[in-house]
Amino acid sequence: MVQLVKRLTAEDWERAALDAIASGGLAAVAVEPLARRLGVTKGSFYAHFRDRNELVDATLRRWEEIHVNAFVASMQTTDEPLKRLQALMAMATNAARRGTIQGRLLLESDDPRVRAALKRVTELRLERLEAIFAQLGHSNGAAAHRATAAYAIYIGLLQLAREVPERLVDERALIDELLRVLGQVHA
Amino acid sequence: MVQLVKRLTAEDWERAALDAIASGGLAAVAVEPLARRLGVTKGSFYAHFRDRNELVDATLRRWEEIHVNAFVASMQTTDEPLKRLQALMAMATNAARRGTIQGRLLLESDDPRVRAALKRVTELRLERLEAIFAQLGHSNGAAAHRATAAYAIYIGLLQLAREVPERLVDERALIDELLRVLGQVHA
DNA sequence: ACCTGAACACCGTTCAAGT
DNA sequence: ACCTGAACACCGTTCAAGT
Repeated sequence: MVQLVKRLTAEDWERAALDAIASGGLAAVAVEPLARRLGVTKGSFYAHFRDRNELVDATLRRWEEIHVNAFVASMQTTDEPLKRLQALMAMATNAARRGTIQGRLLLESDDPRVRAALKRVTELRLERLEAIFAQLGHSNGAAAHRATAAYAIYIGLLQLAREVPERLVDERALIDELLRVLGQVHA
Repeated sequence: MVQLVKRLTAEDWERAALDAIASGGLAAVAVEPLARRLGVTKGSFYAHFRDRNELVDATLRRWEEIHVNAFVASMQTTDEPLKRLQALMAMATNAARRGTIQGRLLLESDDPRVRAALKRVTELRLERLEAIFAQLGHSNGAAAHRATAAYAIYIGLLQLAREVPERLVDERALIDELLRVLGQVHA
């Protein structure tokens, strides 16, 4: 017989929470509204999670998995270091425009749970960037500096694309120039 | 006669709200907790403001005034362009560490009211930065790019100082190198 | 195991009534 | 003008009871 009364799983709640973050940030991960959206009463939520905090944790872990995988994949499309940097920078402004979960989470990073998830993602990216700059001929110390600089630019562009989008119309030229400057073997 | 029953003004509420933002972000601007802190009942709040939103607006306007003034003052301590850049970058990491209101607001910039206040502050800073790069001998277009780049780095460092503070132990060397690179007359 | 429905605490907002 | 105290709506959490 077909089961007309659909029963939910923890994963259903996490998926709904991810949607909520994308459109309304962490604050939108609210038990009662999610319950309404899922067609159940809020009481049933506590059959899956101890409290709202546990849902937030589980949802962030889910995002982290998805996100790290996507990043690694996009890096593997080319071996040329400069093209890899270009792809990374392009991701920044696109992410801001599309209003992705990552963009949201950056803005929620005063939350220790969010910061922990972002930190792991950031460290992975910094390692990759360092490798790229080493490939470009930089010494160890210089590669670390350039990697940090490049990632700071990435984060900053994400922010500026929201704040002053007009400034970034010339974005491609801006990024090209930055990469030329950062890519130079210097001392 | 001494007035033992202190009556509050709108400004008292705004000051308390600024303190709340510094320690707990926008979410901490909550009528009932503020009322408790001020020693009145929450009902009296509505004698000063129409609603919580109006308090947030007034508080952000107050911050903007204070903040723009501080920035302009710090820029006027020296005429040397490179030293001005250095001062700006040092502000970024210090701001993150001290947990200033600005650091908080950057993280709340998905709120349209916050974005409007930040946008005005950002535009003023970008203008100043452009002037500095022009002074360093860059053409108009290049100066605009470098200004945007420098400000992106500023914002990015603010974020990274929270996320991966260990990476910024070598901060002075990092900033110096960045400024050397960005300051170069190039093409 | 998952769900409902009622309960209570907390904060935003309103309002009648006090000074 | 500013304040109190009670009321109501909304969301987090608990719990007894249902399937």
